[in-house]
Amino acid sequence: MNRNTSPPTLNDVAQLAQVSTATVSRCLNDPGKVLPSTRERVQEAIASLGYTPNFAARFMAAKRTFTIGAIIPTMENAIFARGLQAFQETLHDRGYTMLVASSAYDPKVEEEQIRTLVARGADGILLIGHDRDPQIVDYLIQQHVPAVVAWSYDPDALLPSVGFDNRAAMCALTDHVLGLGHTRLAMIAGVTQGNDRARARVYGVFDAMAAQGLDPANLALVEAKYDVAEAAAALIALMQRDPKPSIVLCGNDVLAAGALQGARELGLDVPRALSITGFDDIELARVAVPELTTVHVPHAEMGRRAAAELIGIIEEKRPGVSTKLDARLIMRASLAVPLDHQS
Amino acid sequence: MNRNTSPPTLNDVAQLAQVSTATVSRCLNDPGKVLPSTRERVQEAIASLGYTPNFAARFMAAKRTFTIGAIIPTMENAIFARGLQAFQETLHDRGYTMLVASSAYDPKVEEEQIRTLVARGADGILLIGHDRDPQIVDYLIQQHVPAVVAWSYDPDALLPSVGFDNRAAMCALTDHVLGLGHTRLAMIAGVTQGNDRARARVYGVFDAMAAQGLDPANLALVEAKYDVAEAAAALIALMQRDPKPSIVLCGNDVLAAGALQGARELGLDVPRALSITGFDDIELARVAVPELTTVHVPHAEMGRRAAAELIGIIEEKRPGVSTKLDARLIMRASLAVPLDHQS
DNA sequence: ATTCACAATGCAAGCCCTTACACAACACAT
DNA sequence: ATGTGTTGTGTAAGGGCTTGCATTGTGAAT
Repeated sequence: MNRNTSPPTLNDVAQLAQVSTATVSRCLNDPGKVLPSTRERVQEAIASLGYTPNFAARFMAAKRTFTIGAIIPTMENAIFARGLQAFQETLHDRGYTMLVASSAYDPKVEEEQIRTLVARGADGILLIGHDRDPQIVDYLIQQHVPAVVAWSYDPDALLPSVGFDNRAAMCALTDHVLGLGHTRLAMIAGVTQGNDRARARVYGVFDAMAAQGLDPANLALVEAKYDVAEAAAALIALMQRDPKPSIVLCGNDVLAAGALQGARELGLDVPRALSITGFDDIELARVAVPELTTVHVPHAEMGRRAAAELIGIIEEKRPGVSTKLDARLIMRASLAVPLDHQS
Repeated sequence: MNRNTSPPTLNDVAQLAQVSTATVSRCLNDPGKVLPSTRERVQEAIASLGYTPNFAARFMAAKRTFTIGAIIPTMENAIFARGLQAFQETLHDRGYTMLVASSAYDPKVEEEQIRTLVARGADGILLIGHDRDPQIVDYLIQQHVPAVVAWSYDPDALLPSVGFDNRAAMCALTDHVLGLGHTRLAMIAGVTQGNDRARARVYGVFDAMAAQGLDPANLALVEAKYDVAEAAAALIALMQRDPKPSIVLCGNDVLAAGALQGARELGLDVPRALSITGFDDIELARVAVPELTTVHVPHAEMGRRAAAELIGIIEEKRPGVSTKLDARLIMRASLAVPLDHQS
């Protein structure tokens, strides 16, 4: 049948359908402008040739790709999964394709990914968090590529964001913890370097302590990479301290799962002997034993809104607007009244 | 400074550096062919203009993108994460960029993603598993886009694969289970429709049973979507059956975590009253309580090898070769000798 | 009949690169 | 001095598509 070695082009279709390439193009991009009878003929030609438009050529001519890039810090765990899924679905419904890249929490890599995505003609980019070299933000602006930040809300940042207030949420959780009677607080935070969310969560704890008249300096604070084993080790280290913490607040659910594992190794009964809390409310939070008290993040909604916002900016050529979502406390079994307060 | 509204082009660079566009292009793609003095001048121009080559134009002219697409069934959990990470790292080291798309376990979506990736000029594609419409494989072949299958090994398939023998691995696990004295086996399998890995794992159980003279029809088999809650429900349903299973083999670790949750709801002591096993050995397997006995899959190596193979096919224009890796049993706490066998 | 508006289609320029080929300059061997 | 090979650079031809503008054909209004 098909003796050509190279894929069919618009031209081939045009010839087969006895129309000009312009008409074929219009059939593809704006079918309303073509007579139904013509359209039909063209579609047959397309089908019989198995024609697929060449993306690069399309991009060159139209300067649009209907592609949106998303750069997430990691694919290693589910934090971004659900949100990204929602992001992608919304994009898909609106006719866009999502391209994902992971930066492995490395700013250099992220920058490279941004440039790659821009060079590839991404119509817009989704970024996580606000912490990055201003120069790369300038680059984005100069290149007229809209970008939206998710997982972090900051109305004052250069880039519009769709997210929640990490600091306030963590403050609320801590406040609740303090209300339960805990006084010896510890925290396993995510790496705060280059991660505004991790940092905000630490400040949230400080805020709550300060508000209750406690000295934030008394928080037993350690950082751990995004890794179960490391968090387990961190917890064990934390329990050597004097005074022994009655609660360990974790920067996210993965760290909390690790902390739980550490507690198990020490033979500690959670939450009786030690309370542990997480953040994010990923599936893991309910798989953990005991189930994690955590902060629920509206992943799906965040993804959806971010997509809608990005498309809005692209299509209406308007400046972006930041949206603040709510995160709420989820009470589960890993948090309880401290031992010395039960008497 | 920069009053143009549109990004700088090769031409702009050429003019600034007082050379032809060909020379600039060569500076970018084959610097050795250009006099060092000229090269320097060009690089200055590039830097001062903030020039980024236009990807689409490049692709059109060179017909190469140094991009490789990966289509995975889901990003919702970590099964593919580690492998993908390794895949991407290897690609990166060799100068390629990875594009990821998720098919949500939907063949239609996968097909769409494949076409999108091809249209975008992916130099190669990574696919998961062999189960798909042969037509789309033909399409790939016809379009001369190399593809490699991972997570599943099948030397007879049209596409070369890098993976392990799901069936044999599950058979080995089951064989061990039977050796422990279990006789009342149940299985929560992943959805087998359109998923050769899930299917192979079921057959693996059958194989082991048959080899020991048991009738595979006695396996209490249910399928569950990739979801903790669903697996929990499945386990509860399974425990209503008569005879009550003494072990539930799960198609993967996520299902096993769900099964564990179900058992907890029933107040069953795992592994004393019921053994549960997983498959994949993702992080979750060690976070679960009790830790999961499972099959370790060489995720990272699989990713690395798949990348190397794909690049090999692309660059050496040779046919692909399938590689079989080993999966091995990991004994942890969730599997024990059955109660009625301990006396 | 003639004019006009508008719908459908065609023509061809342009998008930004890469690369085959041509050319010029030079070093070296003859 | 002539010829040969090498090296560095320039010229210009695509590559597949979109789209502004020109052209044709149609029905309605005059």
